[in-house]
Amino acid sequence: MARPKFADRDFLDAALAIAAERGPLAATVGAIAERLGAPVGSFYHRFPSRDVLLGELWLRTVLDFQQGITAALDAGDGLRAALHTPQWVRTHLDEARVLLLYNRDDFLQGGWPEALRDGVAAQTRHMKSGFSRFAQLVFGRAGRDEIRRAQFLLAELPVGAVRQHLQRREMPPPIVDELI
Amino acid sequence: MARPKFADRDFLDAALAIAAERGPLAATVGAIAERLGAPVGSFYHRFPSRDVLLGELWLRTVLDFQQGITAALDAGDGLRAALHTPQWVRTHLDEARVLLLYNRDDFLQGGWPEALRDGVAAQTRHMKSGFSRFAQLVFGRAGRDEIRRAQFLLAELPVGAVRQHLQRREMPPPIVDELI
DNA sequence: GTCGTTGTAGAATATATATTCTAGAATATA
DNA sequence: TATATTCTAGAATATATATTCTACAACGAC
Repeated sequence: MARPKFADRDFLDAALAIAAERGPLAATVGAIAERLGAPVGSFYHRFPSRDVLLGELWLRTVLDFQQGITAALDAGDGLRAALHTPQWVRTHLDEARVLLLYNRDDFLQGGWPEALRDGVAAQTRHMKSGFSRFAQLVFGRAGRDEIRRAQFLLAELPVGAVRQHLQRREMPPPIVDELI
Repeated sequence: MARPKFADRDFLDAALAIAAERGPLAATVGAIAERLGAPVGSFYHRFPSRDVLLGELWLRTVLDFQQGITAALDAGDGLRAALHTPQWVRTHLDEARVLLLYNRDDFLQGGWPEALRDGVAAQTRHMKSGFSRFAQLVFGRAGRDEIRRAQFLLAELPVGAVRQHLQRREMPPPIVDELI
């Protein structure tokens, strides 16, 4: 082995910083490498393509975000689940911008990198079952509509409340929690 | 004069269709011209740059969308203002995808085209004053927090309720109205 | 009919960006 | 120490895309 100067993580972090600042579009291979002081060759030594890097960035961010929500749901605490969004946003401004202001398709031109597909699917199932449990708890049943309602309250509404602040690169003020 | 085969509008419409289908990124000058069967020369005969086209597309869409909201607010009908979002989305699926799924920055690399700036500013003022009036009506006063609350109820929340359906290219079901 | 204007038509050009390729340095292991 | 391996390093290449340029066609005014 030679002495590695750059780790996978370094490239991911650099890409995150750039994407949060100027959008995922600006996270070009050149820009990432430059920010790190690395040659592009090193980039391609670690990632087979830009798409895979962006896919991994998206995945690691989504998992980190949703983990807090599922944890609260597993504990049966709906309010905490809903308030997790503004709180996570406050401690992860860059990640939040990247995750909540853009679409998957802005990152992944093609489909998911094979390697990541399973992780995402599992997490999605976990979320869904959390919504389902919440619906049962609060509405007495967990039909199609009740689950939809749970998802709205626990995920879509909090994200909506937070979005305009993200767009302005501001930390969501306390009133956001109150709204939720 | 010669006989024009393509109007400004044709290019805007083609760009809209492509952007709704595959994202604003895919609305390249080449793609737009091809969809229309027009040569790129004709495009540049009508628009000074791709940015201006996308800016105009965004603006015309935003104005169309917000008009319904401000109309309802001017009539003092908050519920109608909030429900305007799902209804407009249903009748303008393409426009809605373009407007609500992406950020301004995805369209406009640089700033606003000069020509459009005034129109946007006026519309923004109109919206703000509508929120303010609504806050006064419902909360008894129109301070910072009440206005923020009005904006949340009338704009952010409905958009949140509708977003996942847009991502799936589906029409928002009736339950969305109920949620709102 | 001739001429100028407005557009069509699409080739040529410039630039940005992803990706590949070649060279060489550092380290572990034998 | 010799060698294979893992990286750094950055030049070379391929491709996509915006933009410009040149040629020509249709129509109205004269």
